[in-house]
This record gives sequence, C-alpha cells and structure tokens, in this order.
Amino acid sequence: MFPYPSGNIHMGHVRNYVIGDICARYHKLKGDEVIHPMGWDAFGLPAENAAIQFKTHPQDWTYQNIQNMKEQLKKLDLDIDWNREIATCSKDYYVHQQELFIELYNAGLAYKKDALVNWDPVDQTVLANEQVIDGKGWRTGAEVEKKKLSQWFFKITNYAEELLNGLDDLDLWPEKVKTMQKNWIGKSIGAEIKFEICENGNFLNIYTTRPDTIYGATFIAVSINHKIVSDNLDKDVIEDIKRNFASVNEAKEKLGVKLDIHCKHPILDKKIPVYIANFVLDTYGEGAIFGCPAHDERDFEFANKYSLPIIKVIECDDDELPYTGEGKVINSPLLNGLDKKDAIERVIKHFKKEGIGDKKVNYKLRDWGVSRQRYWGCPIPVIYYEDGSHRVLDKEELPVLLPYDVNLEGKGNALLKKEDWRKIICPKTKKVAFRETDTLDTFVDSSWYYMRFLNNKLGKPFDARQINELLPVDKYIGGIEHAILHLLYSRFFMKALRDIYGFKIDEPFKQLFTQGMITHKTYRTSDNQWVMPSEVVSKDGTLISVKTKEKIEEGPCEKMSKSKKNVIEPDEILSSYGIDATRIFMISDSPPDRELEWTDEGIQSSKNLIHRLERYFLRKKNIVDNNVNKNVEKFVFNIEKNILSFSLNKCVADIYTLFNYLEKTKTYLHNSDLSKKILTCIFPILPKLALSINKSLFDSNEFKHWPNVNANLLLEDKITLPIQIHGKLITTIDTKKGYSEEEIMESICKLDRVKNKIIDKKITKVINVQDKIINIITN
RNA sequence: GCGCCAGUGGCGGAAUGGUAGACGCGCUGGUCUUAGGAACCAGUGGGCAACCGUGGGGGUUCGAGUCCCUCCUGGCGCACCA
Repeated sequence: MFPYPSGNIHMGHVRNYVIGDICARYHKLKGDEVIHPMGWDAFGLPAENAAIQFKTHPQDWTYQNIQNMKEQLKKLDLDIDWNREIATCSKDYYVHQQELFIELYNAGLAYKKDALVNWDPVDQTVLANEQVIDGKGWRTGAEVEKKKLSQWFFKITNYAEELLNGLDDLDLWPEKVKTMQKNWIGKSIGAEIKFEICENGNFLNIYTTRPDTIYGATFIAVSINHKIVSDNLDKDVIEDIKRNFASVNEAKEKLGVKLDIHCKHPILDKKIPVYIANFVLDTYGEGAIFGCPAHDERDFEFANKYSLPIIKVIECDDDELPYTGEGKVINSPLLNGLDKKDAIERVIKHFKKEGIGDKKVNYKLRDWGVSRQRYWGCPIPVIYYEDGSHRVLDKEELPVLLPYDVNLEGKGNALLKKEDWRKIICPKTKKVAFRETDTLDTFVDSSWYYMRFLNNKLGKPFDARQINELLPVDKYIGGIEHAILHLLYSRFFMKALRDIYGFKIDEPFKQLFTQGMITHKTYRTSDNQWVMPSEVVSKDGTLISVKTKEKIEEGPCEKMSKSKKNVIEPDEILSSYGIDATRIFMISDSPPDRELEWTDEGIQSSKNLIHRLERYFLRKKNIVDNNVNKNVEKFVFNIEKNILSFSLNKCVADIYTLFNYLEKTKTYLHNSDLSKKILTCIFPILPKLALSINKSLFDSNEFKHWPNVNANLLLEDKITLPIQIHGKLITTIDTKKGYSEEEIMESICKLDRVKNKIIDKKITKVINVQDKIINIITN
C-alpha cells in the first residue's frame, strides 16, 4: 500500500516495504516478471491543515514531503521501479480519475442526493465516518452535527452481494479481514411488511428478520428521521425530541414519543400504537420496526418503560423473557407448532398472498458518500446552472484543474471563495454556470492507483489489455487498519470498472498480507509527561531522564505513536546500525503479521549478525565437512519456503542455523560455489551485504538466478528414530531409513531403557510409522 | 452483547497428529583482548531423581501444543443492524 506523504517515513513504513522488497527481489531471482512500484496518496486534509498552520501551500507542503520521504525510502535499498511513481495530487493522475467519475456516472454508479452527513462546525466541513470518534471531530474535538447536504455518492450497494460472495474466493486473504468485510456488508434475510395506518390509509414499511413473531407485535417504532415524523409533527417539536434523544445517547436508555397515529396489525384485528424511538436507526432497513417485546431485548425494555403489552409467541418460560432463542411458535393461529424456519416461510407466504409483504434481503452497507467540502482533493467534474440544475461534464471537457492560487485563510472550502475559477460560461449552453466545489474523498484516489502503476504515463486512465494481463496484484502488503475502507472500496472499483471497461478481472488483490504494528515501551515522568526513549538512561537500576535527571516510570509496550513519544526514527537507526541490520531486524523477532517489539537488544543483535556474516566470508577457504552440500541445500530450500509463506522470521532462524553449523564444523566456504548459493539466498533480505561480499569474493555486481534445489541432497539416509511405549517417549535409536521392523525391534528390546520398561510384560502391538516413530504397546 | 484471533521457558517465538521449546534475546560460568554497541567456548523449561511439563477440565487416537466439546483469560473488530 502506498503511503500518505506526511513528512517522514516511520518504522511502520520500513517494515511494510522491507517485507515487500524481500518478496520482490526473490521473485526477480526466480525469473518472474515483477512490478514493484511506489506512489503517494497525496491528497487529503492534513496537507490543508498543515498549510494553514505553517503558512505554506498544500501542494508545496505535499511535494516537499514526497521528496523527503522518497530520499528516506531510497536509503532502505528498496528495489523499487521509480519510473512508475505516481502522486494522486498530480494532474497526471487526478485528471484520469475525473474520467472514471464520468464513466461511473454514465453507468448509473455515481449519483447525487440529499443526505445526512457528519458536519464539523469548527472546521466547517463534512467529515468521513472514520474521522468521527465518539461523536466528535478527530481534529477539532467538536461535537459533530448531522446536517442535510446534497452529496455525490457511488453506488457500492449495487455490488453488495458480489462483494460478499467474492470473499469466499479470496483464499489468500486473512480470515480476519474477510470477516470484517462480511460484517460491514451485513447481509440479512428477512421480510418487508406493509402496515396500514388507520388514520389515513397510507402504508408504513418495516423490515424484520423475525416475521415469525408477528403475532407478538404490540407497537411500531420509527426513527426520528423517518418521513412519517415530519409529516405529523412540527419542526420545533422534532428538534426538541432530537435534543432529548441526544442527551441519553451514551447511556443507551430507551426513549420514545408516542405519535397520534396507529397501525392495523397485518393479521389480527387490532390497532397498535406508533412511537418515535431513539434506538431505531434511520440508516438500516426502512428506519421502522415492529416491536415484539416478548422476543427482543430492546423491545422488551421499551415496552416495560411505556407499559406496552408483552405477548409471548415463542414457547419458553415466563422468567426467560425476553426470549430470543429458537422454539415452537405459540399464540399464533397461522403458525402454531412450527419452528422458526418454517414459521418464517409460512408467514411470508401469507403476506405475499395478501399483498402486504415479501421476503427481503437487507444490507448494512450504504452507498459511499464521496463529496468532501475541501480544497485539497480531486475536483468533481460537474457544473451547476443558475436554476439549480447540474451537468456532469463530458470527457472532452476535461481536465478540471485544481487552482493553485487560493485563499486558505479562514474557514470552509477555499474553492467556494475562488470566484474566477468557480464561475464559467458553459461551452454547451453558453449559460452561466458554477463548478462543483466539493472534491472527491481521498479513498477514491487509492481505489484504482494499482491500475495506474501498470502505465503511469498513458494518456487515458489505463490500458484494458494490460489490466487483463497483469492484474490482480499478486501480493498486496499493508496495515490491517485498511481492512474495510480502502480494501472494500478498491474491490468495488475493480468490479465497477470491470463492468464499464469489460475487464476480465474481478478482484484487485489476489493475496493480502497485513503486517503487524511496531511497538515500543513507553516512558513517563511522575507527573505523567511522556518521554522519548532516547532521553531515558538507566542509572543504578533506576531509569532517569538524561535532561532533567528526573525519575522515569517504564510503561507497557504500545504501538509507536508521536503522542506517546515512544517512536524510533528510521533515519537515526539507519545511521547508527546501517541498512542491513535495520532490514533484518524488521523481520527477526516476530512473524511479520504480528506485533514487533522494538528493543535495543534486538537491533544490536541484528547488527552483530551482519558483522558475523562479513567476518565469516573473509576466512580462508577450508571445506572439511562432507555434510556441507546437504546443509546448504536445506538452507536454500527453507529460505525459499519461508519467503513464500511470509514466515520471514524463520528465514532469519535459517541463516543462524546455517552459520552456526558452518562455524561449529569450522567449514569456511570463502569464494566457493556454495558461497555464491548462500549469498544469492540472503540477497533478497540483505541486498547491500550480499552485494558487497559478492563483489569482493567473485568480482560480480549481481545475482542472476535463484539456485535450484537438488531434492536428492535433501533426503536424509541416517535418522534418529524415537521409541515410545504407550505413546510416551522412552529413548531414541540411530538407524537408517528403510529399516525392517523385525530387525529394529530386536535391537530396541536390547536397549536398557526399553528393557526396564517391558520387563515381565508382553508386547501386544508395535506401531511402526516407517522412518518416523515406533510405539510399543504392552499388556 | 455479537463475531474473529490467540494463550507454549524469564522474554520474542519454532513444531505436515509422531523426539515440545528450532532460532534469537536475556541469564550463568569461563576464555581472549588493539577494552568493543565486541568476539569465542560451555550451559540454560521444572525436578536430586523417578518423572512432570504447551491456560483449566473432559473427549477422540497407538500417539494431541496441534482435532472435538466446554470453561477461563487476553487482544482485535463490530456494536441499539430489528
């Protein structure tokens, strides 16, 4: 995943890109065609905020950061093809994105509608859901308001079913990510039922997954934002109710307001009251439910509070109420005696016959709101006429360039104030028109960048032939924090563009690897001020601050973060430990998908290993051990296996194992062919070290091919066979593969440890797993 | 509350149902020295031993860290989703 150019690379980037680099270098040695690109997710709020804070321009700030971070990345010896570099804020990128927007619009996948959005009253902008934390703006801390605004949406819901089903085929994705996406899409199967409103004969739609409990329905509850509310109550009254609801949001206490209307029960001849309830979501289903207090916890709580009847319709004890489990239906003439599944089927059939309901599949997933009231983003290619109508531009009218010269002072979107940019004469109608001032969510930028990498200089977004040939991305590496947003949006884009451009590709990323975070101990003073690790020293067993000599408390290991000051700067590490030690430490202590704890001992021992390897190859050639070929062969085999399975921590163990063996047996390979093999295998992990040794031993500047593994050499002839009695290990015996059971049992029975165990016992059974283990069973 | 993942030495972690603890860190003892952010050698799950040991309890199996059931603990995600 490409980085956001925030200023400096951090250790998380280092780990991410080192893991990817090892894979890329390995596959190149295997002769595979490898595209290993890098780019910048360069639009977004932080640039604008920084620009205001430091009195610079978002573009200047961003490009300066890109330049800086590119230099830092280059120090990591990454085998990146910089010719493919893209920055999403460059017009060479976002202009093509405007074309995609037009295509999506023409395909009916982009549309405009009024919607309730998160509005930050301080920053005067809409915030994405993920930028709202506990109901407050992430940057301002201000209470976020719900505001109705006209917004652009992408119709991701059209693909809900396919996005869900497609997960089953992503067998190289972590289960966790797939589960998260599944939950986010949130498919449920239920029924939609029309309730007739007694007072006016209109209908109210509700969605339920439990139509089998319909006989237990004693009230209807709707969301405060439901249309029926504004039809029946004055604005001020609604505002009052909203305020009242907001006051108990945290406590989740059930609140309701009774409306002056009733619904007819769809089967029974009775009227049931309609409430506005604070626990009914306007964003799920129809924003309206029927309440069945006997078999739903929320309805039960609500019914008790407002003294509504509770009618039991699923068999259970009274003290079990609300009972939400399975059981036989009771008190329901049409459904009595049926189990849940049959009752649901039966009642839906009835509703269908009566024309008041049907089976309904519902998704939690909502359409993707892509409008942002911000300057630093991709302009949406739309214009508005003075009569309020709008027109999406034609491709020929592109590009809509983001103006550089804007006034970022003050609040709100700078584009709104940029009158000479906003106001145009529409070339088609010759009428006065105004450009759309909202820009696209940055997640749009990152939804298709992997396609642009295939040819970043093309005069159109991408070449369909190339997409078909090269996508999906074979290995995609990044943090799990993108599990839903970026990875779901990208999957949607792949499918939508497939349908528009006729690609044969359904999924953008074949294998997803989510690397773990890097953690570090935290330090704080007695008055709870965070302290940088580099400012802490140990003196006489206690930690003190270098600067103030204050006593320092050591806290738990946590994700590196600037706020807790427990960060290690890659630049400092690279200059004191070097690139090779830094790279190998990134994969040493933990499997790459788990947390890695940064420790001084860890990085130091990585550095020691690098020195050890350097020293080893300087030694005079001395090949004495006749197992050396076999051990090198095993090494090649294991490294390859472990790179392919992302078990990179085991690659490090493989290196130690090999060199422990070589040094133990005093086998020095110097410039032998075996050295070349070994160096080729460590090259993907430690390119600088491998190249420098390669230069001095072989006067060569490259590694050409990954060594072929000679499977015959891997076969062990001699084995140490474990001997068990009743499944417990007793001893081992050295033998050769292919021993005969009869002969070996004879020797085994002579072994003291075995003899003592089976003395005055009879062997009733011998389980011989040939060449693996022998288990002796006695009476 | 729902879902997912994970519990193995002092620590990070290895183990296609077949010798638990590879490899590293740390620690102990020793060697060497142009005193280093070294290097080298030996040792390092517990127990004097028989033996005991992979969160607890059951089960399947000749054999379980691994499979099944159940409980406990921790982490992550979602969360009034009807």
